[in-house]
Amino acid sequence: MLDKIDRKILNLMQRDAGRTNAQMADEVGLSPSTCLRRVRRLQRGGFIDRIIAILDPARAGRGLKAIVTVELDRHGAHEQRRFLELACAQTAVVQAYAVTGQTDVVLMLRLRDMEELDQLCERLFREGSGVARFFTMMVIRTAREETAIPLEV
Amino acid sequence: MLDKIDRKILNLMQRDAGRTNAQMADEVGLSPSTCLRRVRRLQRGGFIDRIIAILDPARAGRGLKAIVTVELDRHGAHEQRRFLELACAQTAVVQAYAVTGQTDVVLMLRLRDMEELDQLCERLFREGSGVARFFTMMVIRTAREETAIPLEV
DNA sequence: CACATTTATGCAATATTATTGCAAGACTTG
DNA sequence: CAAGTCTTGCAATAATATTGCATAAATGTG
Repeated sequence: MLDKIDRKILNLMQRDAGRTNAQMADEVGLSPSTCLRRVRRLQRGGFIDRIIAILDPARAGRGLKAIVTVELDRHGAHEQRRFLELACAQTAVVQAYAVTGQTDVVLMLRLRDMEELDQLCERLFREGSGVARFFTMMVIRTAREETAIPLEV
Repeated sequence: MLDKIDRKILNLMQRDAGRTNAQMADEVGLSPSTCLRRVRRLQRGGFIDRIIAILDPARAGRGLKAIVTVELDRHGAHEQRRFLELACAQTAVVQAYAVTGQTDVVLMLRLRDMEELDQLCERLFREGSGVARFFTMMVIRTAREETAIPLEV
């Protein structure tokens, strides 16, 4: 379905979709019109989901990151769904996953400061929230943070 | 530094940077030229880091996600750095964090299949890699996965 | 509060960039 | 090998981004 040039285009756009079509065409060795037609095809085909801007977290006032693992009291589907909904409703929660293993849910948080973490924990983990235990890991260093999906060229 | 309209622009662009400047101008209630000047200012000022394409993971052949927590044998800075470098060199590792808590490192993986996970574990966690324990959590359901940084309007 | 200075705004003109029709070439399939 | 399908590049056209400029708003200063 995808040939080598398609994957090249996707890889370029995953890292920088800000350049002009002419530049891209040049980099993948096609004429601008052909290159653009491929990009449109990749969009219509659903390979490219959307084009977005990535902000600088620190400048946006949310330089703090935390990862939280959550174990629920009972491990039913209903209980889990209820908790995930509550979690997703929190501004600071940017990723929320139901997972296998000892833990039921993993959350990734983007926080303004520790106070916000405190308030968030109040809301998510207070008595009666169905949470048995949770472990908060503050991110000390981000060694890698890619949105790009690895594509073999 | 940022006024209400700037934040509106950033919020729009975090979700969809594919629309035309004229459309955006309309949505934030500015003329196209003024709107564009703001966008350029936000880029030059470093608030907007870059514009990228988000691919459909399943279509890109990496529909499997996993989260791995890693405890190292010794908790020195050197040991940690060495392990993070090794981890970041792996194609499937899209996020890698040094964190506080029981765990030293958290990895987010994007996998083609379980076999790739198997091979990855071989490389990262074999004898002598300095890893004491690791816990692999397969993602069952993604309730939320935002690249957007929460900005109060 | 009045004034000067800076900054942001919209319009219109201009420059760039994206898009499409078309003919030629490449590839597939029977 | 021939008919059909798809892809390509070029050139024309359409759409979009960018800039000069005059005006308006905001901000600072005495």
